[in-house]
Amino acid sequence: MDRPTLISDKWRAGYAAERLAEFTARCRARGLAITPQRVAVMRVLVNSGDHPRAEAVFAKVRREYPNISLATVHRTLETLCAIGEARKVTPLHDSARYDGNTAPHHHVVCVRCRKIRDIEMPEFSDLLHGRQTLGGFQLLGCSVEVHALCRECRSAAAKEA
Amino acid sequence: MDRPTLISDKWRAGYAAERLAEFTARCRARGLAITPQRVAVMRVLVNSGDHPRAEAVFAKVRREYPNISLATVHRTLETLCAIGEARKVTPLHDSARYDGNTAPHHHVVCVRCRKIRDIEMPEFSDLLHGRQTLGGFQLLGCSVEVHALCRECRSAAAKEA
DNA sequence: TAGCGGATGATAATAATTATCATCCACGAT
DNA sequence: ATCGTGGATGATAATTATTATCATCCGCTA
Repeated sequence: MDRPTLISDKWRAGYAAERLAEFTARCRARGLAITPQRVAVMRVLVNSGDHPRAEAVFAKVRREYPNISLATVHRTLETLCAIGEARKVTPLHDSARYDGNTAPHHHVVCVRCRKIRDIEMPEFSDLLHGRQTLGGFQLLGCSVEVHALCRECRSAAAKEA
Repeated sequence: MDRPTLISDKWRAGYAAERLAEFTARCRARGLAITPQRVAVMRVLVNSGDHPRAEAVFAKVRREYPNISLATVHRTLETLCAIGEARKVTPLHDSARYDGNTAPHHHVVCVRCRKIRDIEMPEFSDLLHGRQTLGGFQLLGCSVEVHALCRECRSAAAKEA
């Protein structure tokens, strides 16, 4: 049914071990200091089967480094995203965005400037209508959000690099 | 190219007019008072081509009702969502969620409890790999977020109703 | 038209995140 | 191995988004 669509924990565990082994090397290559706090945050994140918020990472890292600051966890997570070692699941966490269009449709979101556009993409619906569930989730009333880069941000990002 | 995937503004305009005409009737049917503020928020939202945050709706409504409170706008938008006259584009706006898995994959999100699961769904990638852009958005590095209801929340929601 | 109950406006409270800044420590040079 | 420096951290304040509180107001039914 929907087993095969779930990414197995077994696979994640192996993946985590591999990622951690390379982490210090990657930091060094990017000129980032290897601090115990940074490594701890990375380890906790990469070992998480769920998709934790800063607070949750903080709680776990704290068990090993009782003096770590929540601000450091926030900073570190953002750093990890910036260097490509992690990513935010959603770029739209800052403030709620509302849509008056209740007809079924989907969205593309620019991960940089957070612009949103409605899209007509029957392919998604076709794809999903074929299934009742997805990883145990009931697909009734689902909507798809595609994360991408808008035209402006694409050129802007190119200039930065 | 990607024109056909965009929902046209022309269509939206017609849709907005239709929605507004039925709004008061729907409020009445649900036992909600028809206040000028409520109608104004609904009108601004449904006329918005973009996907505004509360602050943006507030700014527009304020031009007509200078005394309206930002809290009222927040409340009204949530009410509209609750009765199905609008929806939040993302259910994950409250706090940022991080993912240590940088391998390309997608997510299902429970719109009720905000649980997130990684999903392996090559169909999405196949669908998107065929296109370079989507509504002017560059699809490199995109990720898909499917909004749905998890098993627990589905039964919980069923009880409520 | 009266009056009840929901809706609103003003404001305080809460939650998440970011900014500030003094201290600290990882790391390359010595 | 030691030193000096710049980035990293911890403590804290500030900001931003949102929700709660509560007295007043007004849409709606009788």
